Amino acid sequence: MTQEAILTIGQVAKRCGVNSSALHFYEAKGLIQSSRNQGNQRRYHKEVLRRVSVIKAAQKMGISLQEIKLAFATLPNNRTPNDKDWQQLASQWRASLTSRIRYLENLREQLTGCIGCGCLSMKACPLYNNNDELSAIGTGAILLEDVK
Amino acid sequence: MTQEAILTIGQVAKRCGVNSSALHFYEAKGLIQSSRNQGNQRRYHKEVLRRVSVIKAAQKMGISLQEIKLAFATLPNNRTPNDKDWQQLASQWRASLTSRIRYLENLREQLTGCIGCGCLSMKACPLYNNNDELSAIGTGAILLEDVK
DNA sequence: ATAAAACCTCAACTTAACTTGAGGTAAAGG
DNA sequence: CCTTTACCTCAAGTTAAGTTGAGGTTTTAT
Repeated sequence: MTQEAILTIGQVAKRCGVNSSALHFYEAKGLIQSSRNQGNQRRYHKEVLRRVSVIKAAQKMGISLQEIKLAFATLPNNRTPNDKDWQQLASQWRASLTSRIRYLENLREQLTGCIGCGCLSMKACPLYNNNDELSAIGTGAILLEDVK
Repeated sequence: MTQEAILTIGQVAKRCGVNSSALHFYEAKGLIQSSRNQGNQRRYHKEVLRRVSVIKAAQKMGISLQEIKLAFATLPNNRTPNDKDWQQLASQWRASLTSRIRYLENLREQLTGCIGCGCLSMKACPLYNNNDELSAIGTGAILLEDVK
């Protein structure tokens, strides 16, 4: 009885503030699902509204669609996810958000102490040689020697 | 006398931890400069090492090449930038970093209070309806009504 | 019964930030 | 001198996250 898929793509798009093309795209990527009516048009269960909204919220946090897809994969597929299911996603993302924030705070601190003081030394500036704790953004080791 | 351009592209690449192709790219984008030797090979002044390092540091902060280019444009072009010049860049970026951090902290807070509590309401969740204060990441207004 | 609005598919285009490759020249080492 | 290794240019490919457009069908409204 929770199985009625009633929304058209236009309705979902409007209510979520995205284009229909984005919904096609999300579906192609396996992030959302739809069924079809007689005339081959997509029909969505209202659950998709929450999914799309969560996608948008996650993107604001800097989470990629790939990661969102992985997170969605942890949701139950035999039933519509409930509040508790979504809470679990949320707590994962809160943690990732926290480490992202910590990473940036770190950078800022170094920027303050390092470029800020004018050192910007090619030799030992932690901003350059820093081994990232957030691998997703990291670029790897660098070798800088003192110049001239 | 500060005008000797002595480094080869390979040397710069190795010392900065980037590929030669990236240096070509930065040059094409107008972020760095080079002169040429007899045989048309690039030769770099050592100042480029600082520039490339600053590019990398800025990128870690989430600053785009376009923005970096704009920032570099504020550096003096009649002389090699000095510590004070770089400090000014640093303080701009520190500010932008701070607002980026604040934005994420805000999101986290809402995530904690909102998805975290399991509400995730299509109706009033600030995470969805939020007007971003950081336009660069924003996606605009959304209209969500209560479903069902 | 139409005309207009909404959909459909599939391919190609967009931006960012580079990388890869092809075809050819220059510099360095033995 | 000759062979690597390093460079050069220019075009095309890569990933992310979609958008745009062409050509054609369905729905909806009049």
